[in-house]
Order: sequence, then C-alpha cells, then structure tokens
Amino acid sequence: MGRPPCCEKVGIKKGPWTPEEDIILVSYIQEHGPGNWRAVPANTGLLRCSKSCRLRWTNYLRPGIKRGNFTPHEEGMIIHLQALLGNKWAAIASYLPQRTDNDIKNYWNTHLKKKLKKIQSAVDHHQQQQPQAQNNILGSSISDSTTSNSTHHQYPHRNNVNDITSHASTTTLSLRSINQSSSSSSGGIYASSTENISRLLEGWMRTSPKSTYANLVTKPSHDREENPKGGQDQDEGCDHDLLSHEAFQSILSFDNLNNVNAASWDRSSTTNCDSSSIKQVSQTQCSTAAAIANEKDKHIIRACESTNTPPLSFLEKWLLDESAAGQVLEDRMMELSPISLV
DNA sequence: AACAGCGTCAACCGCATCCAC
DNA sequence: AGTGGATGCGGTTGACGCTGT
Repeated sequence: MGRPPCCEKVGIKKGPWTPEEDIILVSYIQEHGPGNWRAVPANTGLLRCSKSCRLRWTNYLRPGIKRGNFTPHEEGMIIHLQALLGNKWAAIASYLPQRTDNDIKNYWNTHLKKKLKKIQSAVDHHQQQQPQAQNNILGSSISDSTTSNSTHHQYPHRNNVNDITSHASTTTLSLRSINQSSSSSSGGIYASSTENISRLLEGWMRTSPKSTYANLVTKPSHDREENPKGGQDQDEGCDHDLLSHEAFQSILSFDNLNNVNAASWDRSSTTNCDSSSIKQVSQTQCSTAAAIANEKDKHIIRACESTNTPPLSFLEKWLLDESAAGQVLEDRMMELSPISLV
C-alpha cells in the first residue's frame, strides 16, 4: 500500500498564490516562525497543502531573497558548484544565501546549461580546427584551478571528464570573458507581487489595525528582535502610517525580520551545516584537504575541530580562490569559521 | 492584428531522508 | 530496530509573456 498523500487533495487550492494568501502566510510565519508546516493551513485557513506553504515561503516570501539578475560571479559559483556537487541545488544554494535552490535550478536549466553547451561546442569546434592550441588552452585553464590534483579529484561525482560541466574551470573563464548578455530580468514579477500585497495591505490594515501583521509592519525592528515571539505590546514610538511598497519590501528584507531569521534561516543553516550532502562533501573534502593541506590549512582544520565549528572546507577555500573572493562566500566563511583565518 | 513557437519560472509531484516514538 | 509522520529535495509541468512571422 502506498503512502497517503501529504494532504487531502479535495478542497486544496493549487496554482499561483494570491497576494492575500501571501499576507496570511507571512503574517502567520511572522508570529509563529517557519516550521510545523502541517499546522499552517489548519491555523490560517489557507486552502493550501503544507508543502505548498513551505515552498511558497522558502522560494518566494522568505526574507533576504534576491531575485533575477544573476551576477557573473554568481554564475561562476553555480557552474563551479554544479560541477563539483552535481544537481544538489539545495547544497549549491547554501553558498548563495540570497538565492533559492529553485531559482538556481531554474537558472541552471534555462540559462547556464545552454551557455555551457554553446561554449563546449565552440571549444569542440575549435579543438577540431586547432587541436594543439586547444590542448594548451584547456591544460592551462584547468591547471589554474586544480593545481596538482586530477580533475576527478576536483569533481568527485563525475566519472566522465567529457561531461561539459566537468570543464567548469574552463567554462567559467570562458563565461567571464564572453561576459554574459546576462540574466533575465524577471524580478519584476516579484516586485509587482509585493506591490500588490502592499496595496492589499493598505485596505486590510484600515479594517484591522490591531492585527498581528499590522503590528509587524509598524513595529520598529529592534522591538521585534528583542521580543521574538511577537511582542505586540511595545509599539510606542511608531506611527501607524499605511504601508508603502518600500516598507513592505523592507518587511520582507533580511534585516528587518531578525526575529524570524533564527528560525527562518533554519533551512539555510541546515543546508549550511547539517545537510547531508554538504556534510558528506565537507567530510570528504576535509579529509582530502587534510592530506594535502599546508600548515595554514592544517591549522584551520584543527581549529575547526577544537571549536566544534564546521571546518572551512576545501571546497570553500577553493571557491574563494577561484571566484576572486566573493563577498557572500567570505561572509559565509566567517559564519562557519569564527576563527581567525590568518 | 493574430497566431505560433519559444523561454522563463512558480508551483506541483513523488521520492528520500530525518526524527520522534 | 521498526514504523509512521513531517519535512526536504530534485525533476517536471504548465501558465504566462515575449518575439518573430
């Protein structure tokens, strides 16, 4: 007998979320924090299944999400990480905290795959024309990033080095030089969505000024930080102006939802530190790293072990070196390894 | 202007994994 | 150790918008 569905299919709404539903969901999560998704539809009256609520939150409403316009640096990181981890989108997303796994997956499938294919075919074509020159190009670009280790070591899940993505180093460089007509500019959908929610809120707040969400949007962020379980009783010093679009955006921003962040980022921290795939990769790579590390690396690994913090993985060091030290990655490394990297 | 084809991306589905009991 | 529920993840789908004819 198969497993029962995660929710009753009858009476469950499907398809795109409305701004009203978004408001209800955000309001509920603001009050209770993410998690216990099963309870969300029951407690909010949303005619959505728990999965759908979770997905909507993690992929769309969660604070700190950046949409559209992938930067060349992000592209490079995705290409690298995809080559290294395979289609472990959640793991990849943990290195790009502002991006969701869904976003990255979509971007990979719609943009990067094609780009790499194009580049690969160009490389192949070039190789046929000038095999000697091409060997030099590939040789130098790969060795740039792999030092003395084999490609197989760099991309442990790959067996077939002919896979286009196994040439990530090459393609990354190629991508940088070709430099992208980059990126769909589809942030507009989100923007218009939040505008809609903002507009809806205007009317909604007029009728229910005492609502939790009204408290949320008018309460100074420090109050919320200090009173993570809602703190509805401390709204002195803030007026109750209607919510502007900008204000709504700021509500959804990372900084102003700190009280939820601890919980809402459970997903991201999960993928940062606890996700099995990352754990596996980190473990593998740490042992690999230990084998080849110089004194500095060994120091870092030892320090991580002694402080019980996830070690700065070989992957991260490699990415940092490779990606010209993206700020996000650096920040993440500081998070993971609160030890001096000197 | 109407239509077809294509690209994009939000959302769904089903399986995997985790976790409490 | 086994079981079942909850959650996470990755592949896929379908609606929608854009572009070319």
